[in-house]
Amino acid sequence: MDSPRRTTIYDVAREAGVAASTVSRALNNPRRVNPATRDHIVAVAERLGYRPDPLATALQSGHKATIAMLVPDITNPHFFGTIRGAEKRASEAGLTFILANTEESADNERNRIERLSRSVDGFVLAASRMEEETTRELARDYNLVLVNRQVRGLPSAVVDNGAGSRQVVEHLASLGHRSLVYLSGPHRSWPAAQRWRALRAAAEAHGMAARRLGPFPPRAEGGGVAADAGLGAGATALVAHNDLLAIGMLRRLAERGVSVPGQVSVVGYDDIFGADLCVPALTTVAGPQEEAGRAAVELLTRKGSLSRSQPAPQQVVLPSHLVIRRSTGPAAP
Amino acid sequence: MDSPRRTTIYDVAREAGVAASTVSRALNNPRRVNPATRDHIVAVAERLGYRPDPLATALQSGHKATIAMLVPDITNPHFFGTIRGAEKRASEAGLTFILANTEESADNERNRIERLSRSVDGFVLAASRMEEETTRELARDYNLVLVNRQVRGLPSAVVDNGAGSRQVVEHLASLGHRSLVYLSGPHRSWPAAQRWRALRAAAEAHGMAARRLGPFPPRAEGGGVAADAGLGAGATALVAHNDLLAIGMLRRLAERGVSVPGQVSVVGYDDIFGADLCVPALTTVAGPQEEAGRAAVELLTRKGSLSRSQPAPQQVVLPSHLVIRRSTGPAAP
DNA sequence: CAACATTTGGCAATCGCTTGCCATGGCACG
DNA sequence: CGTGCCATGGCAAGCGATTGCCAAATGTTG
Repeated sequence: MDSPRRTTIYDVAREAGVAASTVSRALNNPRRVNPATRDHIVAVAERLGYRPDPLATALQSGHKATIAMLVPDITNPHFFGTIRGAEKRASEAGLTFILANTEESADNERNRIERLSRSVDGFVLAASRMEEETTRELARDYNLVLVNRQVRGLPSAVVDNGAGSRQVVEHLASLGHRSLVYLSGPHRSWPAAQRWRALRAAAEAHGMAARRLGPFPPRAEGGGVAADAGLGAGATALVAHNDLLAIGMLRRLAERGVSVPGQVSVVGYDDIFGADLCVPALTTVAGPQEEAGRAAVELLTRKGSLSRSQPAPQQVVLPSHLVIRRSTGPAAP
Repeated sequence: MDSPRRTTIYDVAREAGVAASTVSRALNNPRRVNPATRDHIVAVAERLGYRPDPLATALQSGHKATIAMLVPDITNPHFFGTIRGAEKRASEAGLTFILANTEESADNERNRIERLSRSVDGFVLAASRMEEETTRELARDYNLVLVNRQVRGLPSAVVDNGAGSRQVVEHLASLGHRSLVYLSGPHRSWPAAQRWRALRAAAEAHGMAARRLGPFPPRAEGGGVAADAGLGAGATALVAHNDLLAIGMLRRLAERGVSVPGQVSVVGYDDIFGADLCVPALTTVAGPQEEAGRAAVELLTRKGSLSRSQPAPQQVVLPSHLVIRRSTGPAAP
């Protein structure tokens, strides 16, 4: 900053009557220096209010004590939990936390990574939009951990929508629904694929018909078209790619005078803030997003320290579950 | 990161047949070097994929190209807009954006500032919880810009809830309300004070009675007590410190079978995501939060460059306005 | 008490870049 | 043709830490 001048390791050294190197050791590698001198140095450092300069440290040692998280859209409430979890864990680990918005663009993502690479120890990529191949390639040069996306060979923390999706189907089946429509998210969305896979499999197992429509923009604005499309498909149950889309659909359905859940049931994913506020309150698949954020940072830090001894990257999978609210009900006859 | 070795300014220098200093100048201070050499150097740098190391640059020049934003509670949707605005502007200005959660604690805030001070050019403090005096003190050593808080002598960007608050009163008065209760936010909250001041003044001007209750935790969980307290005070209009609190109150009122807006009207502040989803949709004071975030970063960057010539710190004030939805209606007789 | 091992602390190089100062060369001018 | 000025580029000194290597001091052992 612009303050007069911060106290450096040299100030401490002079004041303590030792060499700078000794100060450095006393602080970082305490057993390398005599307890008496160490205590003295620590005391002096304390008194002078010495704080190591992270930049200088990083420049020399390569250890930046900083990580960056890249998010496709900070605005999307879906990411809040993950961001929060990651920030928290980072802060606990004494890491500086950089947040960057990539605006849903793989190019942006890549650029940000390259731009930031010198400043951080690693990246948490939330719902990355990049191609698998590109990701893998970048992972050779940089420390990457994925959240809510899996790529073979790369560490990741994901919420498994499989369990939740199966519960969706069971729930719907038990209410007498014979068919469902999945209103899909972005074409290249990993969770979208995962969700559809699970839904279809479960539906088949329950003798239910399942169709996929879309892709739709995973925002409330996409709900209009999605609702109309879903209605057109003639299903009694509409499963939206995420809550935002579901909420948009709810609006559209209300506009069209279609009763939910009387005529049609609606399900979302993510259990975002607001999912229980809308009318009717949304039945949705919830997952421990915050936990996923934490886990990702955890993986990142762990990775750094054991890089040699641990060739197999970790893949953390966290379970999801269905939260039943008012937007689902018995199938219309 | 851990890649083999990045190309440095020396690599470029050697390859281009000039001194490192010339490369540096060619890139940062183009007019200081002959156009021909410059072009050549730039070309070589390009070819070698040279990227300056931000850490080394910062260490030497003191220019970190990084700012940090401190937020009391990342989880609170109220801040999303501000965060987004700030991040966006920072990114546009080529600044790295650090986000830190201070968990509603002034001590945390202070510590974070001190911890990060060496790594950043300045701080954006959103809804700071620190005492005026402490803040001013810190501002002597560090570059600070406040958001949604004003402290004399410090630059800030705030959403003026005055206009919105007056509109609230006018709106309620026109619906026949003769009294209102303000369910206050945290004791030391600057917006809380500001809101109450404006409400009271406007109420007086309209011959309306106004009382303040609280403080209440500015979260949905606080809504229960707040609603009960408000009801107990016997007012026909409840103005909550923010939407979260208002939503919590709505829930409690529904629980108690109190009709909104039939028996009592409810107003919030911030127009957060979800305010239009709840039942009844919330009448609330909206402000350009994203704009405030942008403005704050703007002030921060501007400040740096003109530090000498501009002694008077800027205070940006952005207007708010009332958004009328369903939670307000004619006063019960 | 000599010979050797172990601590302990200092010197100096280094990380990658910026920048003050100086040396050089070309040019215009008197 | 001599002088002075300006444009241009290089040298080298930092910025604030870490760390390999070495020297001195201390302790251990036969």
